Amino acid sequence: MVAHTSLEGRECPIARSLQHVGEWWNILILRDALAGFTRFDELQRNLGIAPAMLTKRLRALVEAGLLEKRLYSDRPQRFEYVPTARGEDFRDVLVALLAFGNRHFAPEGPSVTVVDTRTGIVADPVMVDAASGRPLSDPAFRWVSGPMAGSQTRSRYVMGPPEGGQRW
Amino acid sequence: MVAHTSLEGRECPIARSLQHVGEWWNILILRDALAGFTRFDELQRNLGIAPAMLTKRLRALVEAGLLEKRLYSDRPQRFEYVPTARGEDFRDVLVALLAFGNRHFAPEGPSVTVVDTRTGIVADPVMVDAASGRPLSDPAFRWVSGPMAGSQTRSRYVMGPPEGGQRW
DNA sequence: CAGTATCCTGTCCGATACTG
DNA sequence: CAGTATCGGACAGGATACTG
Repeated sequence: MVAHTSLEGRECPIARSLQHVGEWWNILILRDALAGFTRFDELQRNLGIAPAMLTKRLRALVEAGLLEKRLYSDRPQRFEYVPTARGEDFRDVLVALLAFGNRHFAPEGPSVTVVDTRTGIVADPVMVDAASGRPLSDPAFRWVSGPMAGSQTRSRYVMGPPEGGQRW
Repeated sequence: MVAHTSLEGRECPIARSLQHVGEWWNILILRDALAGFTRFDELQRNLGIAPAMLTKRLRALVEAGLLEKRLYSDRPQRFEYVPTARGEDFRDVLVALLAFGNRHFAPEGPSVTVVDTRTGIVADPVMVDAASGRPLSDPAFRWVSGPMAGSQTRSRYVMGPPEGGQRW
């Protein structure tokens, strides 16, 4: 949520994302949900989160369309919170955070890794351009802003604020 | 920082990352710093952040080793905050958030994109395994935890809490 | 089991004013 | 220009008790 803060009204897609997952509990909840923990008590125990807080965060994630509240038992009424397609799509962000944490904040070595279950080989996560396969860390890649930055002409490098001081 | 919260003491690399970049201001500051805005007033104007808050966040980012406070003028004393190698390495997370935001929270279309400056072509960011080039969204890839998850044997899928209820 | 209700503390964060 | 000092409000988040 973080709707009360100055995150609101920004155009930058990063800021837009942060409006929904800018609170760290939400990220940890999504991590668990994507790992298969979808029930209230699983999440609560696994995360060590206070129930009231969990309720609140789950509601926000459902509202944001990242989780779906689904009935899995009629009597008694029981719900589970499963990732939507949008929630699934958040996986890349999680993996990026995972790789970053492993590289820089894991003195005793990686505690969680991404593994190919067929080969058993540990993956080495990198962001690339899907079309060319080239890593986006290549300095040739830049962030470009402007109206409909999707067009291939008339784009402007983000080496200065978009509109003369305007916020992204 | 977020050091006072229950983020502390977790082993999960995602949680570890969040300890340092879990606050959304930090992420936006890194975004700007990586885009070339390294001076206090650039950041302040560009972000619309209160000066005291900016000071605090910059200090945290420097302490976390993501930014380096560097003297660029002697008289008067002036500092700039440039991304360290570790800060550079955060780029993938930013790009993941950017792509996610563009895909799901940009009703009017992408406002910022990653572009190959040589070809002018807009990149399509995906997380892949560097070795094989395969997208990590492939269901064959799973998150694995355990002591030194880097080893290729004796790993356990994270389909249950690591140590019987223990937090990640 | 899956929450709701309530209280309390810390601090995020904005606003404003001031300094070399 | 690059910050520091201070104030106040809003809420994140923990703890605990209670309900069907």
